[in-house]
Amino acid sequence: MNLKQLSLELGLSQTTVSRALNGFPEVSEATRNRVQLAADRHQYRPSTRAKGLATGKALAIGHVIPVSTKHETMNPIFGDFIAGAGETYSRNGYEMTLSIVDDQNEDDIYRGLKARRSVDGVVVHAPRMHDPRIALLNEIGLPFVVHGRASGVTAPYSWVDVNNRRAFNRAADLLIDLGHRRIGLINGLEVMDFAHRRRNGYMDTLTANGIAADPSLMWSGEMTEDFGYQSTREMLALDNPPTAVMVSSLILALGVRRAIEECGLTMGRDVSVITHDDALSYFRNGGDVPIFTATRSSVRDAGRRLAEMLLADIANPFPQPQNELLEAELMVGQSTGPAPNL
Amino acid sequence: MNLKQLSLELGLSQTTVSRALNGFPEVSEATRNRVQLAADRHQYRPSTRAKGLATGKALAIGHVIPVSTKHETMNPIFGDFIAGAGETYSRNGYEMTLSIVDDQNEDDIYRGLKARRSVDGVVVHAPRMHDPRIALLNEIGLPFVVHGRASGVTAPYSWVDVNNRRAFNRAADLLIDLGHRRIGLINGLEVMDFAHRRRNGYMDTLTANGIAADPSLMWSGEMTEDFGYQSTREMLALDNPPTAVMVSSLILALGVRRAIEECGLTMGRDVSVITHDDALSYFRNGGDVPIFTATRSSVRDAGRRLAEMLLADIANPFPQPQNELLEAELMVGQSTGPAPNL
DNA sequence: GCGCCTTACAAAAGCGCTTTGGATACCTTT
DNA sequence: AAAGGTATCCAAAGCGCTTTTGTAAGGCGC
Repeated sequence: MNLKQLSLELGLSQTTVSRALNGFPEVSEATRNRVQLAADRHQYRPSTRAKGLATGKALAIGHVIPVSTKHETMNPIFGDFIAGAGETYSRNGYEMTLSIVDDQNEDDIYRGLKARRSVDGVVVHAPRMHDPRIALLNEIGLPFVVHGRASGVTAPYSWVDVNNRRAFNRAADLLIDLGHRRIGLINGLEVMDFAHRRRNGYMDTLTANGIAADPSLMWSGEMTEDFGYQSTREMLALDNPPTAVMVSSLILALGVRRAIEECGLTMGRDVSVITHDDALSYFRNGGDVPIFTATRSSVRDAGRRLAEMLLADIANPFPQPQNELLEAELMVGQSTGPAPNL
Repeated sequence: MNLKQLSLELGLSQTTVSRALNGFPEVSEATRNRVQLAADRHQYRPSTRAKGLATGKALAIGHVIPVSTKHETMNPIFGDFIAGAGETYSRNGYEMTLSIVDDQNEDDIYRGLKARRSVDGVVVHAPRMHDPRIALLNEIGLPFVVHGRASGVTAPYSWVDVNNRRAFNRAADLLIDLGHRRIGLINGLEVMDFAHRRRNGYMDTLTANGIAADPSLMWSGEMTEDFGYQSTREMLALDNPPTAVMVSSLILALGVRRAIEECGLTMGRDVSVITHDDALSYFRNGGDVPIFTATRSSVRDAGRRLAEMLLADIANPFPQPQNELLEAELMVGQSTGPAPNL
C-alpha cells in the first residue's frame, strides 16, 4: 500500500492524505479521521526512501564502529551503547545504520556516508587522543557527537563522556585511605582517550599523596581477561608487589582476580581491586554486595543521552556544541579492604 | 555533487553518466573513462535514497536485536556477529540497519520494516523454540535468514547454525573417556533453541553411556558470570558433587572457575570444565594452551556466512531455502583432566 | 451583489536516481 | 544506393513521497 493507492481508495488527492497523516492544519478533522482510519486499516507506512528523498533528510543516524585490523577486536561496550541509543532513535522515527570499519580507511567511510547522503549524523566511537576524525567531520559538514572526548583537539564539538579522571581520583583516594601505598594500574591502550584520562586521575592522586609513580606498576594494553591476568602475575612477582590494583574494566578485573587467587592470595584481603564498571547488561557486578568495588557508569545511559543530543543538534539549524559529563558512582564491594601490614 | 551536476559538467546526459558508472555496455570506453575520472575527482557517490527509490530495492539489511524487557540483557555475541556480517554487506554495497526491540512488540517491527520498505531482508537473531517470527516473516514476505534454528517449526527456511548437539556430544564423550561419570550442565535459558540442542547433545551421550541424567546437575539460566558461579557453588555443595561440568559460554565458565577455586579445588584436576567458546574478539580463550577446554566456533564467521546467504537469497528471484551447519572444533585446554579417583 | 478572507482540497513540480524507448551517425551488405 | 546493423548517446518517464502553488466554495461585511 502506498500513498497513491491510499488516496485513490479514499477519493482524495495524495496531498490531502499526506497532510492529514502528518498533522497539517489545513485538513478538516472529519477527513483526517477518515484518512487515519484507512491508513491504520491498511497498515500504511510511508516509504523511508521516498520520504527521505522528498525531505532531503536521511532519517537515519550512522554509527561507525572501528575494529582494529590487528586484533580484530571489537569493544564489548558497544552492544549496550547501541541498545541505549537505539531506543531514542526509534522513538523519534530515526533508523540506525552501522558501518563496521577497520581503522585503516575510516576517512572513506565518513566521506562516503556524507556523499551518499545516507545519514543525517554520526556518532564517533572510541575517540583517541588527537583524534583526526573530529576535524574531518567538521570539514565535510556531517553532524556528529563523540562518545568520549579527544584530548589535544581544540576545535569545539559535542560529546558525552564519563568523568574518567574524577572516577580514578576517587578510586585512588579510597585505596589510599585504606592505607595502600603500592597501587598498580591496569589500563586500556593509552592511545585511547579514556585510558589517558584514567591514568591522569590515578597519577594525580598518587602524587598529591606523596606517592611516587612506579612504571613497573603501570600497565596498558587490550582489555582482555588474559591481559588482566598476565599483568597481575607480573606485578605480584615483583620484589615489592602492589597491595592494590586499579583496573579499567570488569573483564580485565576477572583476569586480575584469577591471577591473585592463583598466587594463593585473597582478593580484598591480600590485594585490593577497584575496577571501572560500564554496567554491561550481561556482566552484572555481583549481587547484594558487589563482587568488585567499582566506579560505575552505565554505558547504556550514555547511549541514550548521546542520541538525544545528536538528534537535537540535527533538528537545530544553528547548533551549539553541547557537552555532558557523567559522574561515575563509587560502589564499595568485596574486593577492597585495608592494606595488609607487612 | 549529484548526477545532474556531474552530467552537466561533462556535457553528457544523466543516462550516459549513470550507465558509464554502472558498467553498462552501451558506453564507449573513452567516455566511460572520462566519466569515471570526473566522478572520482568530485568523489561522486549516488544517493542511496534515490537509488533505492529508483530500483525498488532498499540496499539495506535489517538486524532486529531482541532485548529482554525483564533483564535488559543483550546477548554479548551480538557485536562480533554484526562485525562479521557487516563486512559482507559493505563489500556488496549494502547498508546494515539495526532495530533494538524489546520482546513485546517484535511483530510490529518486522511489519514496519516491510511496510516502510526500508530493508531488503532481515536476519533473525536468537531463535527460540517454536519461534513465531519465522511464520510471520514468511507471511509478510520479507526475505530472512535465521542465525540458529527453531525446533518445532516445520516450514522450510534458511539458516546458519552451529552443530550444537554434536558439539556437546563430543564434549561429553571426552569427559566420559577421561573417566567422569558425574557431569554437570550449565546452560542458557532453554527456551532458546541453541540451549535446547546442547542439552539434547549432553543427554544423548550420557544415556548412551549408561549414565542416568540427574536433574540436580542440570542448570539453565541467563548466561552471566554470576549464574555460572552460583550454580557451580550449589552443585559442589551436593553430597555427590560432579567431577566435571559442561558450560554454554565462556562468561559462565569464568564464574564456574571462580566457584571451583573458592571451594579450594583446582580446575582441571578436581573438577574438569568444558565450555562452548564463540571466539569473541574481546574474550580470547587463553594463549598457547587454551585456559578452557572448549567447543569452539567463531560467531564472526557465522555472521559472514549468513550475510552471504541472505544476499544470495535476495538476488535470486526464486530462492530455495539454504542451510549451513557449522561444526565446532573441540580444543583441549587446561581445564580438563582424568576424573579424580574417590 | 461585490470584494475579501477563510477553509478544504487538488495539480503539479521536484527530490536524485534508473530505465525505457528512441534518435543519430556510421558501417556493412547486397 | 537502399536496406539493415551496430555503436553511442539522449529525452523523458517513473520510483513514492513532500511541498509549492493554485482553486473552488462558503461566509462575511457593506
